[in-house]
Amino acid sequence: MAESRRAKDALFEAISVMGKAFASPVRLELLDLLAQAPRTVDELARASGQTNANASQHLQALHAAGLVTREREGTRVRYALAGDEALALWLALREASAVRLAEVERAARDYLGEDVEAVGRDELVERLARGDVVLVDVRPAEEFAAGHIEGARSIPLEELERRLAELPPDHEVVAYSRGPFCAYAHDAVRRLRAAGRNARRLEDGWPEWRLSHEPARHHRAA
Amino acid sequence: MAESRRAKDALFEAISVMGKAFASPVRLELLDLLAQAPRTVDELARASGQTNANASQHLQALHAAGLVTREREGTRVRYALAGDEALALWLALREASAVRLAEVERAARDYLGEDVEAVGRDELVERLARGDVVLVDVRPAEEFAAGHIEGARSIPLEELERRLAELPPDHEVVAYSRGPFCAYAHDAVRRLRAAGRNARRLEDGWPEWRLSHEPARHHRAA
DNA sequence: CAAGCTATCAACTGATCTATTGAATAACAA
DNA sequence: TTGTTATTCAATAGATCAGTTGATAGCTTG
Repeated sequence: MAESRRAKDALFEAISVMGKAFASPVRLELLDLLAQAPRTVDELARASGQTNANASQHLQALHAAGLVTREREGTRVRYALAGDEALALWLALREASAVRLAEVERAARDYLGEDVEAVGRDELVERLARGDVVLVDVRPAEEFAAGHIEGARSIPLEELERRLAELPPDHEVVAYSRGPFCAYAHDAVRRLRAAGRNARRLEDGWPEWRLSHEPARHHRAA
Repeated sequence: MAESRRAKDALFEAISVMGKAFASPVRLELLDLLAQAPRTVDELARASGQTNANASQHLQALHAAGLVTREREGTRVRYALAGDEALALWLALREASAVRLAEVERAARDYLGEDVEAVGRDELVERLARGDVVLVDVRPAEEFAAGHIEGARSIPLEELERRLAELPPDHEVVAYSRGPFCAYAHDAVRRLRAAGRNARRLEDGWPEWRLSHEPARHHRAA
């Protein structure tokens, strides 16, 4: 009986190793970045505003927790999410926290600014089939290269105004980015509307799309 | 830009409040117990081998993280999982850790003892429809009362040998319990086989079954 | 209201976690 | 080889967390 208690404790102890990985906001941001595309330590540190040493340490913690894989590429090291379980877990945590914690909702609104109208996945699929809309991926080009929704064209946010002419004026534009909490898509829609276009954002982003088995193309990062 | 960084930090900070809840083995065990049925602080403390004060503190942490609800019942307080998101999250963490962390797999084998043959959900549904098997819920009676697979009969593990006569000898017996890491079902199958019965365990338990929308009945705990 | 039980609070100790700093290592190129 | 860059290591100080203990508050019952 005491034996059984010890074995059970060991089991929960082992599971908590992965649980601890989700206890730091810095690690969550790293996971969120990796959900888009594999990246090197340096890129991750820059994108998350951390020192290289600190990012490296957190990445090692994520690695020990089995959530990321590590691959040497010459002088640099590229980290990537470890399988769909890791992605699913991060998305589930984000979703649950948005539903159950008012503070998350508030912080999200604060970060995203005024809400813009969204399109559901099903509606998008249907209208894409009809050739009714233009789908635009407004993430950085490398993330598009690492994987994107089939039929989307890549126009990174900072090139949006410059490349407006590429978008047929008689079609509605649907913009998507990293996920429901990514400011890029919101921003893109606001700017498209300011330019007189009819635009909405996809309700969530590339990782959610990929995970729900929608048709998608996979490339290696450039 | 600095403004945006601050807002983004606040967002990840808020999400990490929920993430921190998964960082302690004690809290994970409490979540696992609550996945079966709502319980009072005292029951949870006893079942997890913690002092009341410590269990109470961890439950408050889970409450602050939005993972459990709290309800006063006279002199006691009953905690319950907060919605399916909390359950889904715990199951996803357990699943991911079992897949990605060798140590979890090892600890699980150690706790469960020799592996016993399992039946998948689909096969069980099919054979239940044919009336081909007897489905037995070997969890404590209160957990059965709080919810169980439709068509199952409740025979708590410690009454198993005493009530063997209730099981038709010409049918295969399928036992299920709290989940894939619960020793009850394993133990039950081993004991049934020792008694000369043809028995297997369901590959996972009641919470997984309920979450995957299989037919189920819901009662309040006794 | 007094007794008895359940749950929570408050304070404290030891342990663990985080971010920073500066040094060390690994791969590569000249 | 030497220099260069990316990553990791080691040491540290401050912050946060975990579990214990003893006291307190809330509800129910006599």
